[in-house]
Amino acid sequence: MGNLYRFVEPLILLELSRTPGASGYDLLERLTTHSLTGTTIDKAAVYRTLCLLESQGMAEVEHLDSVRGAGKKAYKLTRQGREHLVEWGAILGNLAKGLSDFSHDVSALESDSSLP
Amino acid sequence: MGNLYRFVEPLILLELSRTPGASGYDLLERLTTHSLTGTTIDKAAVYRTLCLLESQGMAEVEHLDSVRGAGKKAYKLTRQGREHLVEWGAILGNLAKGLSDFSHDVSALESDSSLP
DNA sequence: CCCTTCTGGATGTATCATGCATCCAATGAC
DNA sequence: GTCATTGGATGCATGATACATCCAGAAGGG
Repeated sequence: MGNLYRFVEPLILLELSRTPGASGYDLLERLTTHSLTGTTIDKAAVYRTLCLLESQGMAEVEHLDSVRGAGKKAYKLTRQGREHLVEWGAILGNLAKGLSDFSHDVSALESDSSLP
Repeated sequence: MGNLYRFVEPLILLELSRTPGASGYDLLERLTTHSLTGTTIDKAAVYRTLCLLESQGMAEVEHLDSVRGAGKKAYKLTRQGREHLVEWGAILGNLAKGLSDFSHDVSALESDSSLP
């Protein structure tokens, strides 16, 4: 049951929308607490998602000569990225409704007779 | 965005809990409308999930000599299966809450300034 | 009897998202 | 020079799914 979809893309889009100019590293820190599924989000997933978003025109990158470490990248959402986030908002809103119903249905069964 | 988790296992557990003795074919019919993600559920996913549930002791099978067609199978949840369904109920209830918050956060951004 | 269609069910293979481990580059501390 | 730290990327395996295909038995038409 630990195999749920982790919603990495929508979470990143939201975080980028809130803090434009964030790097992968920055996002990683913020998303530890943010995960929808109660688990943490993998380093690799974050970096790969950022690359993907860029290649799809959802995000733009700027190379920063950081004080420390290698070439840090600052990401910003494009208009397309913001639109995509809004789509995600709608989709996940619907999913939330469905899951909530599901959960209530299960609870109803429990309080019935059937369960231990 | 069509790549969400489809929640096949929990949906099947719930349906089996409601209609004990259902077959894969029966479930397929019911789950077309039931899907949480708005898409339909694949034949293959249903049959494979049923096999899995059986192999894990979540469901028991009885072979039926159906009037028509090949060996139909009637599935029933075991106690363990019912317990597993309850776990899913809790997990998906939490996820629903998180997704709902996410969706509201996105709506809040929209009504702000940032969006088109 | 042969052919088609329908009820069920199962399998093959590709893809996507992820987990875990590992690796690379630059930099400042020592 | 050596080493830990900041950032980032890659290799490989796995789980869940989509899509197509296949198999077996039963009815029905011809």
